[in-house]
Amino acid sequence: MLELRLVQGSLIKKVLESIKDLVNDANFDCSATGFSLQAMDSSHVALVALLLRSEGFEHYRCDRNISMGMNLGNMSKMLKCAGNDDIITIKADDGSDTVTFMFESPTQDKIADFEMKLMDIDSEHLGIPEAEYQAIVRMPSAEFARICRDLASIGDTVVISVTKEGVKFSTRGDIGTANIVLRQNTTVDKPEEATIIEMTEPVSLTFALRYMNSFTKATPLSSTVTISLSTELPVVVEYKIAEMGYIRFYLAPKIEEDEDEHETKPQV
Amino acid sequence: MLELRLVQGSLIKKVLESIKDLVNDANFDCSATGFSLQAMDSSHVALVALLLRSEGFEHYRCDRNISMGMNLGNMSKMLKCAGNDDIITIKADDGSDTVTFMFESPTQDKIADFEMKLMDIDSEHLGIPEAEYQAIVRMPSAEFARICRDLASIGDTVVISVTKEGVKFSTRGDIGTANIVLRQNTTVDKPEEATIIEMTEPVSLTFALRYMNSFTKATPLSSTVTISLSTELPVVVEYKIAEMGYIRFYLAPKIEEDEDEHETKPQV
DNA sequence: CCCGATCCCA
DNA sequence: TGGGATCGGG
Repeated sequence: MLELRLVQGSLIKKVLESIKDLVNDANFDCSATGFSLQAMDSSHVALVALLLRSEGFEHYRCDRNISMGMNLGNMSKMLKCAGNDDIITIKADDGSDTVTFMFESPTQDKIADFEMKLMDIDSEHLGIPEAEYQAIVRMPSAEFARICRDLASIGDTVVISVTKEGVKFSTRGDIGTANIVLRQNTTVDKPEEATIIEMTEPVSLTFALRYMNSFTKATPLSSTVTISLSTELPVVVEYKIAEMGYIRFYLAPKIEEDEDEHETKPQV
Repeated sequence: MLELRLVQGSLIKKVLESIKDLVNDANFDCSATGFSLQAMDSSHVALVALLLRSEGFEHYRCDRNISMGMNLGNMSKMLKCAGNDDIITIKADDGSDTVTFMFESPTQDKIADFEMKLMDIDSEHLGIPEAEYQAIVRMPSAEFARICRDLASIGDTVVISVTKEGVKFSTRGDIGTANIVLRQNTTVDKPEEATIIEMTEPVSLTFALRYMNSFTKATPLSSTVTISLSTELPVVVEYKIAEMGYIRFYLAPKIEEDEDEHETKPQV
C-alpha cells in the first residue's frame, strides 16, 4: 500500500513537465526514504535523477519498496488535469498494476481520481558516485535558461569555462560566434540573484546545447541552478526542490574538437 | 425594415464565437419578440437555440417577421471587425438580400458598416418541447469547461451522473480512467461560484466530449452554466445571456454501451 | 490566482 | 486552422 499526499501539488506537475520531453518511460521508486526516479533519456545520452524526500509530503505511507513503471507522457496528461493549487495524492495498492492520482481542490468541493496503468520497464539503476567537482557554479535558473536558449540560436554546443573571476558560455556556428561571461557576484539584494563560483581548478568543458535546453525545462522548480563541472565527468545541472529534494541532470562532455575541424581542405 | 441596436456589442461577437464552429449556416429569425436562431450542427447531431429578447436591445425595430439566412463564418469575420466596446447595429431593408452590421466606436470617432449577402437556407424549425428534467445542475461555466477539456485528454465520452450529493463526470480511455466529483455547494462567497443540484431522481447519461467541448465555447457569455438531464432526452447545456436571453445546446445521450464491449472474445 | 491576449505548435 | 502554452495585466 502506497499513499503519498502532497499539498503543493503543482510541484509534481512541474517535475513532470521538466522531464517528460527527455524521458518517455521510467520507473518511480518508492521507499521509506522518498519518491525517486532515475532514468536515461530516450537517446541514452543524458541521465535524470529525481528525489522527493518523504519528509516533504504531508502524508507518506509506503509499506514496502516498490518500483512503478510509468509512461511519463500519460502521467503528465493526467497531472495536467490537476489545478495548480490542488492537493495531489498518489496511491497504489499492493500487487496492483495501476496507480491512482487523486486531486482535491483547496475548497474540497472537487475531488478527482485518475487511474493509470503501470508498465514493466527494464531499468539499469546506476549508482551515481558522489564526486568532487573542480568547479561549482550557482546562478539564477532563469538566467541560465536564457543563456542556453540564446546560444542555441547560434550554435549546437556550448563551452562552459570557469575561472575564479567568472563563468563563460561560448558557442560558434555558421553565422558567427558568441561568448557570454558572468562575473561572480554575491552582492545582490536577493540571494537567488547571486552568481557564486566555488572552484578548486579552472575547467572548460563542451556540451550539446540541445540537452542543456531540455534541462532548463525544470526552471520553474527553483529560482537557482547549480552546475557542477569536472574534467571527464558528466556535468550535473541541479534544481533544488524546496523542502523535498532535487532534480539533477547529468550530461557527458563532448570530446574537445580539433580547432581546424571545419577546414574543408584535407590536413597534410 | 429591421434595425437592432445593441450597446454591448461584444455580446453578439461572443455569441458568434460560440456557435460558428458548430454550425456553418443558419437562419436568424427576427420578430417583435426578439432575435433568435435555431440550428442543427453540421453533422446533425447537436442543436443550438439562441434567443436575444427585444427588450435587451437599446433600439429594436422589426416591422414584420423575417428570417435571414447567414453564413456564420462570414458573419463572425465581420463581427470580429467590431471593437469589444463598440455599439453594434444590425440592419436589413425589406426585400433586400443583404444585411448590414454597423459598428460605432464608444467615442463616435469611428463608424463602420459591413454589408453581407444573405443566403437561402432550408430550415426545419423544430418545436422544442419544454420538458421536466430529472436533474438540473448549475455550476461555474469555467469549471465545466475545464472538466470537459481535461476529460477529453483521456477519453472520448463523458458519463455525467447526478445524485443529490453531487455530480460526477467520468471517462475512460487507452491510458486510464478519470472521475471528477463536484459536491453540491451553495455556501460560497459569490453565487456564481456555487454548484447547485436540483434533482427528482438520480440520473446517469453518456455524451460525446467533442460536442461538450464545442458547447463550452460559450463560456465567455456567462459565469454559470446549467446542465439539464433526463433519461432518453437530449441534455440541455444552457448559458444565460444577461438581460437578453440564452444560448442552449442540445445533445442526445449515447446509448449505454455493453460493459463487455471491449472483450476480444466473441460473446456466446 | 484568474483572465485575456498573443505566439507557437500540431 | 484550432488548441495549448506562455506572458502580461487586473
